Amino acid sequence: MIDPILTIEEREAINSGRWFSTLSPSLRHDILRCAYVKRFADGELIAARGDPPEEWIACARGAVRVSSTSISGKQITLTYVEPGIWFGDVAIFDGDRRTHDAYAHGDSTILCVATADFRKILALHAELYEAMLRLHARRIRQLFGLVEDLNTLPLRARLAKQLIHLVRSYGVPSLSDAKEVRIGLQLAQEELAQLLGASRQRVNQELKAMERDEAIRIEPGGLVVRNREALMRIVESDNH
Amino acid sequence: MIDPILTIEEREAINSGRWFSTLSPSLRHDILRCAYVKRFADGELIAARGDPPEEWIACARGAVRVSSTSISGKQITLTYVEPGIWFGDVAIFDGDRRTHDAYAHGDSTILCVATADFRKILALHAELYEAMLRLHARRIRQLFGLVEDLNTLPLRARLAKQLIHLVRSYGVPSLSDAKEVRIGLQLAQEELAQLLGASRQRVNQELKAMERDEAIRIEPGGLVVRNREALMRIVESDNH
DNA sequence: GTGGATTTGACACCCAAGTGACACTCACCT
DNA sequence: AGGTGAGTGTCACTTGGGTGTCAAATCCAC
Repeated sequence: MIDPILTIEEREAINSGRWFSTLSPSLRHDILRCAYVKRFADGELIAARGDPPEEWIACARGAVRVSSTSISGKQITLTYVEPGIWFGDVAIFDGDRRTHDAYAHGDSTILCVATADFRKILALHAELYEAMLRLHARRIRQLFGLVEDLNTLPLRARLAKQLIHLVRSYGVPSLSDAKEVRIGLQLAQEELAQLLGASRQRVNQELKAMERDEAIRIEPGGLVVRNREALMRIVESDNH
Repeated sequence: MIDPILTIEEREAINSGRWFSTLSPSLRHDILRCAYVKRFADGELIAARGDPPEEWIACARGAVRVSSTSISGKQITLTYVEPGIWFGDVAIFDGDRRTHDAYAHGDSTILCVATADFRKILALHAELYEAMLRLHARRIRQLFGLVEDLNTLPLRARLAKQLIHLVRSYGVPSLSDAKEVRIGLQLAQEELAQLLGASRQRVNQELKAMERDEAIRIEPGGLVVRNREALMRIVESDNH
């Protein structure tokens, strides 16, 4: 939380964000003008469920784990926020408390806009209204999909889907073989399990099965997807 | 789909909707001015997944079942839309296709606003932007909750929660006993099961158990909740 | 009414997934 | 070096929930 200035890479990540990059230059400028930087070490708490919503946040480096602990003490993770993605707006709009805890996953940098500033920008740019609605619509769509998957797909298929998603968001070309893609996000199997709402053992078993089928490779320091098509076939075949 | 005018009750349902009633009179007036009425018989298809989004819709009488069929052919229901509630906006905002099928559950009346008119109203009333964002935020929150429940709660608890929800939305005081509340929405156990993403048999088993515990009563023509607290205790106790 | 369709209640049986336990590997630390 | 602790790979065991089936109850239409 020291250096108040974004590095070149961080700035680049923000500017090339899938959503942010669709905004007009003047709007982007106004947002960045009010934004301030915070840096967190691995595992640090960024915001807690139940907090009043103080700010609108984007990930600039690292990743933010969005999770919650159910009454029974079981941790479940909703998603990992990648660089360039904004979040934390829901609580701002309905005025209620934060829905989830947010932790830094690996050393991370985030960009914040105070709620008051956010509202000011909103009043200035009708464009932002449209953009926020688009953002929400996409999120609702994703959540619909997630609910459907949870209800219909077996763990195997959901895991395959999640891996495909991780490759899209965090994939980096493998050093050893151009055909293969390494998942840049360092996830312990336990964390993967929480992301799927399943047990660590079960996830391990399915990963091993996928490794035997030569769809993926399990390496210390990350998963490598060897055959994306094979994963897609698992998703398809499992719902007949 | 004959009478283009809302009945008194239908108009009353729309005007007292939890969200709609928070809008300013002039905005409400402008919305209703562009809206047209459609009537459907039980089971008729109102809109299908994959359709381009033609209109923004409110339920005025009866109920709208929002569901989808997974590739495997399994039907799952996301929710039943009660009178006074608006839906179908997601596809309008992100310009993509409809996410779900919508069927009339019982003879139903809906109110529609064409997409073009909706956009016109939006341009006229900045207030509607705020209100839509609030609506979306609430929906996202609900979906978060649903995902969490799906991941952590056993069927018993989810069923109890759903019953509590149905009582809130459709509860009518029982004729026989003032303490008891009948669920006004006619749901076959099969439909209830689809709403929970479970099998009909399992739901029946849990309902019977709840009846033995004197939390509910199963009557031809609807469920009766005898003891709301008992249901809440089931929800609580099941996640220890 | 009678006869068929739908809904409900209750089985037995099977499979997916959670739990607990334990050994094995590293990396890291004094 | 040995010690510690996190992450991993695999068991055996239990349980929640799905599937198939069938009979009883209910609803309707003729």
